[in-house]
Amino acid sequence: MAVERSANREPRIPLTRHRVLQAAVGMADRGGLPSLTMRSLAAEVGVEAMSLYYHVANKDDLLDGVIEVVVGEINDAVREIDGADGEDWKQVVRQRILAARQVLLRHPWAPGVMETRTTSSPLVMRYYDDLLGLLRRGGFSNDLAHHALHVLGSRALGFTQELFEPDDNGGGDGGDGEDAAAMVVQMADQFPNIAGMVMEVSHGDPANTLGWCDNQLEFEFALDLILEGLERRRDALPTGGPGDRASA
Amino acid sequence: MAVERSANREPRIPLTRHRVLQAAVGMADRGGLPSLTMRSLAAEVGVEAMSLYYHVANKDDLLDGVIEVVVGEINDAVREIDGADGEDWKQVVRQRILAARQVLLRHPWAPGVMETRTTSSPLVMRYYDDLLGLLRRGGFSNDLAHHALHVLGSRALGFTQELFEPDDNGGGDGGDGEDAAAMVVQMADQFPNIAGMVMEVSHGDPANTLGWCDNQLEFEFALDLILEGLERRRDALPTGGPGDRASA
DNA sequence: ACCTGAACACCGTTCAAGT
DNA sequence: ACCTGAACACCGTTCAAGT
Repeated sequence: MAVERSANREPRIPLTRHRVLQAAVGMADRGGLPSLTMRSLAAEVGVEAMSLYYHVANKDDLLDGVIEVVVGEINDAVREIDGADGEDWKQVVRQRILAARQVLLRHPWAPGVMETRTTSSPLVMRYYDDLLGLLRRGGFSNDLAHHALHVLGSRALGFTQELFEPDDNGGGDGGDGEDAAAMVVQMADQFPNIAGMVMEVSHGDPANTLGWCDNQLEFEFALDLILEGLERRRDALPTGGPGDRASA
Repeated sequence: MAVERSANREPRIPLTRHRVLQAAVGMADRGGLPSLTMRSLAAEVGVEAMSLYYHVANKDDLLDGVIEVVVGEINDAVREIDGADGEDWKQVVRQRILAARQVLLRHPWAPGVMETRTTSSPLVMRYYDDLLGLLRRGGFSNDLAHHALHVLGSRALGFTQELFEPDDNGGGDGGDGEDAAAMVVQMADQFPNIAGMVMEVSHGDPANTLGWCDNQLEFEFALDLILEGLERRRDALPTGGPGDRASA
């Protein structure tokens, strides 16, 4: 019987652009963005590094494609929400953005590389066009909807930069396994407001909160605040803003 | 008379960490972040690449230091505003954030590297502690002020990710020097909401607006919306929120 | 104390060449 | 059409060595 050569790497499927991108997303998910190099990706799909250049123009193109995959997932996750029977624009937008966020929590490296992309892909355009449609049907003028996109910014796609990562504290010097409360007291003279806030928000036990916040709760707090502010502005202006067709 | 050796590179000053960081900031300002390599930075200060490692632990440490310089500039720019006689917290916070933004407009590469830093420096802590103090004196509870920091996010330091860079459009394929209006019409079927918005917001002449927005105006619109939303929440809660000391 | 030369392991990428 | 080997120009970084 004929032997399948190198049975562990299944060289049957002839490697397509789509498979390259899928593998790249998987690598970044598991090993982080720095682990995604042309050479390591090639090894992952069982090929030499230079073979990738047949399916991908260069690394920039690879990253574009990888973002395309992620935004595709977002669009898929978001599409179901659009068809709901609810009429309130605020609820629909809220649900969509929270759904997008769920996707990005599976690809925590994606926001960082999204921000480096210059070319806006058709899928991103699709996402924003749909969002814009929701705002328009919700009674927003084009002018205000345009502002809304800017206010939401990256939050529209489901992510925000975290304030502090649960990684390091900027306060003390020696505290490795020490008592967190002692550290807060120690930095109370340098940063009294922060120390006081941590002490109070963490209900007197800073060990639970220091360097860590409930990101989901904070994300929703911010999102609701912004949506409420947008609604107030929509209701303030009847239809069109001032200075609409003033200049040529 | 004794000859100063290699007069163009003034090797008099023996090169300090501070000078290295200053040179690094200057390089990034002029040539962008990719131009800032250990080798090119060394050449800039008139030294071999390996000499930098005497003043800087590694490139990560260099980037930390470079951010330290930028945040130092922000703190300097912001300090003047604190001492004003105005009492309105919203005005003071607004002025501070807009001043921080002015600094970052001179270092457009800085936000990108800030987001990659994990360790929060004392200067960033200083900035947030001062901001927190302003909120507290403005009548915010610690809990709400904590939320406020999250809502503001990176905007507190004066920057937001831009929605679209004036770089590329995701719509057409062939339009290089073509009429912008024709391009909008062309993509009207794929992205009708975007096309309609661009047409209207640009007052019928999309050539002026396509791929470009007034970032200063959008930044202030978002900032004002957020500050207004925060104020409404401050006025809604008397002092402390519900569920304050419930759990152990 | 401050700087250097040579070397290492790693990138992305080109190009002519294989099947 | 799809893949490869060898090579290039560039990284950050180490280490023993110079003054």
